[in-house]
Amino acid sequence: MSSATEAKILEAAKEVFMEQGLYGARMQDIANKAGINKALLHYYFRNKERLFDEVFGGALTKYFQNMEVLNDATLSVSARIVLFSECFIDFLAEYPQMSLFLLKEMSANEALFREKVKGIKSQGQQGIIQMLSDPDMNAKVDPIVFMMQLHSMCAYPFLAAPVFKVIIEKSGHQWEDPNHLKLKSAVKQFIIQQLS
Amino acid sequence: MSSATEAKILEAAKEVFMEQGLYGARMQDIANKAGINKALLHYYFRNKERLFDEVFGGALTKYFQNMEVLNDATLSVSARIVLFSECFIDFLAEYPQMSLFLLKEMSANEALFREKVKGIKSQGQQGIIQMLSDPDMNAKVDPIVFMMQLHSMCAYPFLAAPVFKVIIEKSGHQWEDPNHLKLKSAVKQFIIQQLS
DNA sequence: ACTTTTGTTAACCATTTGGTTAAACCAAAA
DNA sequence: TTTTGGTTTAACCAAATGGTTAACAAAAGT
Repeated sequence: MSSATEAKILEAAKEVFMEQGLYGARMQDIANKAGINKALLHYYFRNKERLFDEVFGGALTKYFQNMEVLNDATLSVSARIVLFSECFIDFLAEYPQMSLFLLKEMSANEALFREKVKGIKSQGQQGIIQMLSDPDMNAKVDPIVFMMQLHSMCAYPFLAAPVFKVIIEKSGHQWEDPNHLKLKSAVKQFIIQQLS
Repeated sequence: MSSATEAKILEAAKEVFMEQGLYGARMQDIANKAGINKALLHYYFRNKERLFDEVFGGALTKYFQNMEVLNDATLSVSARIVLFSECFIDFLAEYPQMSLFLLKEMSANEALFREKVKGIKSQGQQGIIQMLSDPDMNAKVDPIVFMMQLHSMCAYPFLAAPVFKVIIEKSGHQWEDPNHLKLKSAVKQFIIQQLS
């Protein structure tokens, strides 16, 4: 079923959409990057919006799949949260523009966003707050503040990458593009520090 | 000098650019919203990019001006950083949509963004990294990681407010809308914790 | 062997879009 | 009253862009 061409298109589309957004992306650019004719795009994916959905629809599914690790009852609470942060970072690294795109949509139409969230049975995110609110945990941190800080530390570096790139370069240091490992260990350290 | 028409154009342009971004915005839409002919846009502002600059040129400058408090040599390093975080949060609280918009535009067109940043002589931001890189500080944290985490904790809660709202409400807690104070104290605690 | 289906392309088409031109409008100066 | 200078518009234009068509090639059935 899934031809090599289709895969090439999806990969190219992902790159171009990420770089340029839905409006900025040009079908011709996607075709060029995939090394095929523009008409072939429309052969595989009827139009631009469908292609966009195909690319980012898969991303959304992945997004919520990553949250599932929070439900692994065989691990300790902090271990679960560390695992979640790592999955979250991995996802964001693959789709850096995704969260920015989602945030824009949410801000523009909060009601619609709430509607869509209802259709997804994800117990992951609120799980952090609930787990830390459990009296047995005897957590010293404010669960809500902690959850917000955790999300922030994972997500914002990808959103603000252009800003950070400039700031870091201006300070004479080198911007390490795939510094996910560094970020992961820093977040992990933060989690341990806050929850112990 | 500043005619009523020009003001109408700037107001309309601001709205349309905010909603649609640089690429998504259409000159015709801006003209319609301003209640004028499209050609008049080009009479007042030669082209799309100039109009865009006129509207948002100041925003970026403001964004980086917040960093100036870091240069107050009469305070300790950590005190300066705390002060910066408070200024930054105040700024973001005042223009939440603006920062989301700016980040989106920066990601969509990084080259253009870098071009604009060149025109801003800001010595603040790299200050954090440089101050913490100073051997005398003997800082235990990685300066770059710390700086990124600090920015993240300040900015992301405003960008992701709709998400957090849903998550928090779903967990049965109450979303406190103007929780800048809570955020400020949490960030301050983080700074002290990391730098001591 | 030949017929059908699937994959691929070049050439086109219709519309949109940023931008231009030349003429009209209009208030104030001469 | 006429001139003048800034302001505004309708009509255009060239380029770009999303999408279509018809022809063709390559497998896949039969």
